[in-house]
Amino acid sequence: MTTKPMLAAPMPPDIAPIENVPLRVQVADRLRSAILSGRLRPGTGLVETALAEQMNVSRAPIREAIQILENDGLVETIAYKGKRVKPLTAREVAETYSLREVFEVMAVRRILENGAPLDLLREHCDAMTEAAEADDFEALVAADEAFHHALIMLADHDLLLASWKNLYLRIHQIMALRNRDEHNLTEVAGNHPPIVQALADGDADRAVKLISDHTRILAAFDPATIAQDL
Amino acid sequence: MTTKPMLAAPMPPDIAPIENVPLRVQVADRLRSAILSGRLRPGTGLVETALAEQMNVSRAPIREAIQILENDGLVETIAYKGKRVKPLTAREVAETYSLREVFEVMAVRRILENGAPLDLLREHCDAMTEAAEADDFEALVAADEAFHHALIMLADHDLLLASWKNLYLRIHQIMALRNRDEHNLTEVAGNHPPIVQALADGDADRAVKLISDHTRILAAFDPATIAQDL
DNA sequence: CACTTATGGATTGTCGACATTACACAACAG
DNA sequence: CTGTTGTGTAATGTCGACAATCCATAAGTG
Repeated sequence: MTTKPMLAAPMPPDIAPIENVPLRVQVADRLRSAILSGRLRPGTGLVETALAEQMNVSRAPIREAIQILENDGLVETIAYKGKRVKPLTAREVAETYSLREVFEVMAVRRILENGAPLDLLREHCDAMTEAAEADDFEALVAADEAFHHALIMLADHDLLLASWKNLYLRIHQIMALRNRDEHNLTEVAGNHPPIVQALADGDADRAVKLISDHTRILAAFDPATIAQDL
Repeated sequence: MTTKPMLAAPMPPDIAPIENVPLRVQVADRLRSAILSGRLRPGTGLVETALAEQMNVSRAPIREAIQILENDGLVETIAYKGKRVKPLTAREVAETYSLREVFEVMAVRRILENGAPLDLLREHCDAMTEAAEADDFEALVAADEAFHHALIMLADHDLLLASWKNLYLRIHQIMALRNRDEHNLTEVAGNHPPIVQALADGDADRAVKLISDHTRILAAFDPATIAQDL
């Protein structure tokens, strides 16, 4: 009866836990990284054969990788015509941020209902403050993402987390395409501690208002900077 | 020598504007329909070779179709192991409805801000009432979806619409797996007109509360009915 | 010259075959 | 009988080649 193979040795004996990553995933990761970093700008055409030769793989993994990115909403396909990095319109940018606001407000409400611990958030706040003082843009962006990621995770809602992650891909892309001068680092960093404080106080209305305002500040942008029709 | 009829008229000459639908899309549509109708229950394994032979196509379109469904969140893949219709846990069902609530609340708020016309909503309300009086479950479900779809569309937010559509796929699936006896048709139908009225009155708080309550009523379910670990 | 009609090239769509991996079961040793 | 090891099978992963489609451009016609 080997319905469930109970292993006497519960350890993974392999020294090398080499996760066997399918090629399509590797390709998708590389392409996604290129898009999110802004190296592959919106509107750039993605030709399967060229990518296949460039990465020394067959077209099949390339196709599937591109489809993954399409699912992420980063690429769009026109049948028999071509595939390209999805153009970013000003409207899409605005919608992305407004949806993010709704997600984060939902997270705040759930955190207050469930009474999640706030230590993580405080840590990320400190990291942001340090980054702002050092005028380190990359570090601040990383800490900011960590903060909001933690915020969503504390909401304990897998579907919300997945949706937020997907949405945040575009946030990443947008920020990469932006001019960093648009951001006031100290102001961005300073926005966060009050949110944590409001959460600690259990003040839902204040926390919601703070997180909303914070998101809206980030959403303020110059459409001409990134919006492209092609 | 093309046999194509030469037409002086600049009109689209083909009587049949046969949209050339890729096989992967046709396959994806068929599979999605089967899943959403409950014919393919959660946990069911999807074997590429079997499906390929069954539908008389190669494995490539099948693979890509399954990946589309994976993007829809209806299928999950375990590398080198197999693919199956994603099992529905009680938690996922609850999360699906709670996220839907957030989406619809967002739509209500935007509708009130933008002052969208409400005629469409009233029409769908009437259709639901008729369906409830005729005890026609299918018609009520259709009218209900039309109502909520219209609600989201009136919010004039493409990203919200896309997210809602994706989420509603699972709602479809859940409803198909449910016992229809769980629903009180007249009650469900009766929930909607007050929402429209609140919108017409411009009463944001009341509209939000009504839509929230309505969603939560729908979310009430017996986990054992649909939840499956395998 | 204006307008229609071929034609060529480039790109995606589909196919069948082979490679790789993981699990289950049998064979075997203690 | 218990635990380990080998082997087979079934599934996905990857590949190269061919077909279908669209677009741009050139050729032809009044």
